[in-house]
Amino acid sequence: MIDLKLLQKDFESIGKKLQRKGVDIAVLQSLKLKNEELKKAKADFETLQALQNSMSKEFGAYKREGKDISELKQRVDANKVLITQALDVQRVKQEELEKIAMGVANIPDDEVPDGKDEDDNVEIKKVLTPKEFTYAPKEHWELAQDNGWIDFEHGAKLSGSRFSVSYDMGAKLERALINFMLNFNGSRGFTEVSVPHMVNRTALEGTGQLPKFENDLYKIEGQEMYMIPTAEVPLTNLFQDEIVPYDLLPIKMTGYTSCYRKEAGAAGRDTRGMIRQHQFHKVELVCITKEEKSDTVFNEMIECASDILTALELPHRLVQLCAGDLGFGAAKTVDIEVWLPGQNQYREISSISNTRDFQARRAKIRYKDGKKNRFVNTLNGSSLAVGRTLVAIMENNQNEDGSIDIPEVLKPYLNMDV
RNA sequence: GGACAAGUGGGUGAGUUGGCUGAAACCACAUCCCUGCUAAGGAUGCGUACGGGUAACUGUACCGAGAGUUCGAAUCUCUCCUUGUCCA
Repeated sequence: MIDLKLLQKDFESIGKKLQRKGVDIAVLQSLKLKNEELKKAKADFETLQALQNSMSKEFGAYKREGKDISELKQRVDANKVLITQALDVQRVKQEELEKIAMGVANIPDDEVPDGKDEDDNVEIKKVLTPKEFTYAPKEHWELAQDNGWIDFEHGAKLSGSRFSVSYDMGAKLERALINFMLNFNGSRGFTEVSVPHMVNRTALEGTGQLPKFENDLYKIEGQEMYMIPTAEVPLTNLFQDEIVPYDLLPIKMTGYTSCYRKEAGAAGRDTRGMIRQHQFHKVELVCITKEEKSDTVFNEMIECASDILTALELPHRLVQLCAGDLGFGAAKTVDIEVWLPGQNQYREISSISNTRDFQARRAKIRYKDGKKNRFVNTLNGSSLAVGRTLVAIMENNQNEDGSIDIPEVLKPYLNMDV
């Protein structure tokens, strides 16, 4: 959530920054106004309540001394009516404010380039050179089906479009990749955590998926429970409403979960293959840190994800997202895009974001800095999306006869000779 | 699924004939003092959020969550959640 004090103080500059992300300045103005109204309403209520409290104290004293309380009771009753009204006003203002505030995106960092959409993103660097093919490389769905690894028809039969079934080496590779990634992350100091795949509403509000993106989530019928769209949600909310011990920071976690997304806004995109599925495996990184350390941690995460791709010998590039392409909660994001020769383009395989204190503010995650409690910075990123990694392996490691070479680093995980 | 019990500050844990308890005590922690020898003694401070004030300080709210009774609730009532024990 946006810092309302900051908004109050630096309205001009915050407004400018958020406009880069496409936030309407009128929304911010109404937010500021509501905030002022709420403060006034609170002050009114508290004054009345203070009076009530002191009269109640008197009441006790009167009774002890055996004095007559009828006159006092009249005053108290009269005041009570006013309090009820004031409380109602305050409650309404509070709700109105929250409704607006929860829908305002995070402020982008100054270093984030201007831009409207993904076309304005800036390439930072390329890692590894794509290999030249002497024939037209196939797309992954063809390779997957030819090798009997992945079956889209039976995925559709069981669950509909955007689902698939993996067999044999396809299934084993998924498992190998998950293990490899978790171990790799572990070697970089990330603690492995296994979390629930269903979470409550509060958790999703904490990380910013709700209330704005309800349509993207699978909800459990009749319950305030949702399937997680990413492990970021449970991993980050582990610390919701807690004051994290100073010595524990930075907390670096990695976890594997399936992710469940409706992909509501992506109708017609990537309808073939396993680039965009309703359910997919992902190994995630989440870090909780002090603000001063958050850029360092951010770079460690990027490096970690990139190094996994390098270890798998997959060409990729790092891309800095422009302001307009940033996610709702992100102050800064670097995407990692892997080369897909079948598609002849780089495609996102990881997205690493620093949300600064945006999520921490919503989820109330703090640490004690001397006497003061301060909000932590939270960061998240994939390392990596497993399905897309498998796609990249298939497309990059394909041979002319349609066979696919297994990356050396995965062989131990598949009981293969190295 | 049924029965009973419990849910308090960083931790342990008082407080349940409603007011003097935002909360004893102990531990942990911080600062200071004493002393000097492997371990110990003393003092003070020490929950969170929001608001007012340059500040000292001060107002409001919070004792699992929500609602109710009352002038006033951690303490009474109801609902829910969680945990523990026992039964099926």
